[in-house]
Amino acid sequence: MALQLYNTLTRRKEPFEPAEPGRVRMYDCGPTVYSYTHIGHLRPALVADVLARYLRSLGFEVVHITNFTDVDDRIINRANEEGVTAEAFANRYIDDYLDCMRRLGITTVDRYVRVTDHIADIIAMIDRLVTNGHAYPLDGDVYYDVTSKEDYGKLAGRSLDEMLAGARVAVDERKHHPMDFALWKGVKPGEPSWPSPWGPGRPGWHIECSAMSLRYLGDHIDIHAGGDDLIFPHHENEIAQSEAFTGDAPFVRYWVHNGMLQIDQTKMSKSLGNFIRLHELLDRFPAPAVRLFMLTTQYRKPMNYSEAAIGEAERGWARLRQAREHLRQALGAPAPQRAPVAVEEELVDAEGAGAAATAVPSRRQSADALRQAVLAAQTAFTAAMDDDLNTAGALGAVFDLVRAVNSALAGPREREPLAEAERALNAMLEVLGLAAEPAAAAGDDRLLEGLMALLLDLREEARSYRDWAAADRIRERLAAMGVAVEDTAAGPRWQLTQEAPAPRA
RNA sequence: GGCGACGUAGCCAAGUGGUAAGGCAAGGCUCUGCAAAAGCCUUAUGCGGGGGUUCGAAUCCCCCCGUCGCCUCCA
Repeated sequence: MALQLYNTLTRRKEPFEPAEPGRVRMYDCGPTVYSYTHIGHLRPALVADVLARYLRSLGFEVVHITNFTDVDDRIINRANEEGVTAEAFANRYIDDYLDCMRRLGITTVDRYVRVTDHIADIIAMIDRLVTNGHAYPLDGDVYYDVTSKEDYGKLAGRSLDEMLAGARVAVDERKHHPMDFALWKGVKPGEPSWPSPWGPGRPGWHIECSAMSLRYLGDHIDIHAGGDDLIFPHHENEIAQSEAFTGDAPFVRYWVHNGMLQIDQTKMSKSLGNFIRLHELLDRFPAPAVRLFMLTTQYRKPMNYSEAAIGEAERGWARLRQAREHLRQALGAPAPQRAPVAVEEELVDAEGAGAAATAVPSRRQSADALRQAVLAAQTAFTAAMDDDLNTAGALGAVFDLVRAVNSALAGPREREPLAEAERALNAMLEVLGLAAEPAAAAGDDRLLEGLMALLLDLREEARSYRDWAAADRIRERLAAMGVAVEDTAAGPRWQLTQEAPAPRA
């Protein structure tokens, strides 16, 4: 079975097939940059990132565009309050956003585009909509005429009449239809503006995403993603104006919307003071743990943020990275081959002898079990991801594989199955964006490696004299410095307990 | 009020007709000088509540309860 995506437009899961075979064009709505990046911004960015990663792993070429809406009433008002330009104001939050994305390993975006760099595209688009009879100028503004096409409301699943019935805001009487929305807003005092055929002004909300996606991705895009709070009016309006512009539906083949993030069961909002800045979160938790947390819920479901939940994710991440690191060490070092194979084989055959818990599987059994687990995990992982990007289910497969790897690592080892398991595990983690090099893979730090080898040698010597006080002191001091030492049957091993510092570029 | 989504163990969360994945937490055991890590076992006759369809329902239908989102510009 191939990838299926839930399409908001049809309200069904549909087999995914891009318009052009092998090539996927996707656009996701980034933030309006009027404040610091918060964890609510992360979900759509992460969903798009994982989707792009998965598509690439399936062999698709993916062109992925994300936008910044950097001109908007909130931006203008706040910039004016601070006495800075809207541009400088927006830049501050764009930088914050990009830095968060970098830390989180959101790497699939080919190009971030901003509205103020595309005013000419926007004006050209509005101009044609006016010419086509889909929009009309009005006192320096330009409005889109929602009655100019029959299918307005198809994404939201509501007719114009139904929308009017639910209207909770006073209607601007000048407009042809109450639902008509602004494509262009005439300038008001204190606002940035650009010249246009309708006088100086700025783009309305909605038109920018259409203009920029048409510019970079053409008349038809395969996937358009965003939060489900954008379904109406933002995406509805994008469809209307884009299809009115090109005269060639569908503008978007698959509309992908993620559920909202809540904080402790309530809506995240400034007034409630439960706004969590992504930067602060990333200072307190490892970025992969944050990613893992977000991926434990299927993207369309609403999800709840809580300290407890992200703490659990942090421990889950520790399990993943340790398995990965132990696997790496096992494959990097010569496999311990102490016990003769024959002895191990005998242990298995001794069916009635001893408790089951102490029975050691043969090397052959262990290898077969691991191979089987790898295949099962790959199958389950793909099935889950194919089913509308079910990352929660996919993580179940990952953890199943981790358990199998840990078991294999504890018993007699055979190199090739372990290497297969490592490849499979890394491939899955790569799709989920959790494959960043573990901190302990500090192979490039020769001095650290050398010092640790020395310390562990000394400690082993102390242990051989049964000088536990000395051995424990070394271990405790290292622990305090962020180096965990563990004694295993194959000798001591160590790793850093904190994430590696960002590599110096 | 209208439209939509969601409600599965102590917590998080998969599972859309065939008898409840996975993670975290907790308890027991194994390994260990101790510890850590890991492995094994235990923890939902039960899937918000109530009806119904069916040989069989967390999954389908109806009603109810609860939570959340959206309901033009002004945001």
